[in-house]
Amino acid sequence: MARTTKRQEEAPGLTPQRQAVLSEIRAREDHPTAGEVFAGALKRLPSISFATVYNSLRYLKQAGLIREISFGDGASRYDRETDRHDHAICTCCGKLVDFDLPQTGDLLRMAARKSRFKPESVHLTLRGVCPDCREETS
Amino acid sequence: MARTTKRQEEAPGLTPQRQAVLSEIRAREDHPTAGEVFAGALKRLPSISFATVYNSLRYLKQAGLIREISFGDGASRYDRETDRHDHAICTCCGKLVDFDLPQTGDLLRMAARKSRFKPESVHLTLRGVCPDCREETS
DNA sequence: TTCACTGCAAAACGTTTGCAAACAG
DNA sequence: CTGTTTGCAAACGTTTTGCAGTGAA
Repeated sequence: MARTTKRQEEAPGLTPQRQAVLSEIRAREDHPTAGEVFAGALKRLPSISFATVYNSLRYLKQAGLIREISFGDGASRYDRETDRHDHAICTCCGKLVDFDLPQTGDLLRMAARKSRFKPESVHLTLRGVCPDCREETS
Repeated sequence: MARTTKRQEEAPGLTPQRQAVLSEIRAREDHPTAGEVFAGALKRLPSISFATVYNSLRYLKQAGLIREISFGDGASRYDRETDRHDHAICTCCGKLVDFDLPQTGDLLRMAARKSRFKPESVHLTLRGVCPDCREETS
């Protein structure tokens, strides 16, 4: 296992493997699947295994360092942005981009009233055509 | 138009198997997984197979008769309600309920402006605690 | 006949788990 | 030492697919 001579852990349990997974996700602007994270993490830590990537993703997720999103296309995706935000999905090319809608407090309250749930969070998903695809088909 | 002797098909391609799947979904108030739909369809048509249920679900979905939803807990769920609506998920028991938020036209426009997508639809997901769970822990 | 659909089993995915070995404290 | 994490492979649950057989037009 890697030498931990220095103080390379910013949080308890943040092992080199988990670090590699986290770095990979933070280095990307997109929302990679677990497989893509694995491919990237391999370059950072050639000895890392697939199972460890999955374990790390689970750890990082529950530690609040990354976020998991799944929009029903098979594999889950991972998001470096952990603050509340919304997603837009291109129905043409599948691209997934972040955006943030203001006034979500109002939304939360309205949704809670309609559903009678005690609200915790709201998430909005927009389906549409991204600028790139719109340009192509214009 | 001539009276058809056996008018058992309301749409072209709506075979008994697909009918059974559709009936099962329409008979339920919840949002069953494919496995649950299969279990229910079996009672209606004991000879139906798992693969046919999946094929039927795909067919019905693209025919616009049902809707598929997936909120990242493993299996997809199927919704008899095809009109635009939103979902609330209980973080305690996993229950999934429908509700409809008004003024989604405004939301759509705002989300489109923020994301620069050509909008098609918006969907809102609320996470929180359902009335039943709230009562239990009160 | 032609064509679409079924049913079965097997494959294909994405993900998790059992376990022994390696490590950290 | 004890508890945690790794890596591997095998298992798992969900979904799709290949293909022969069936049934309707």
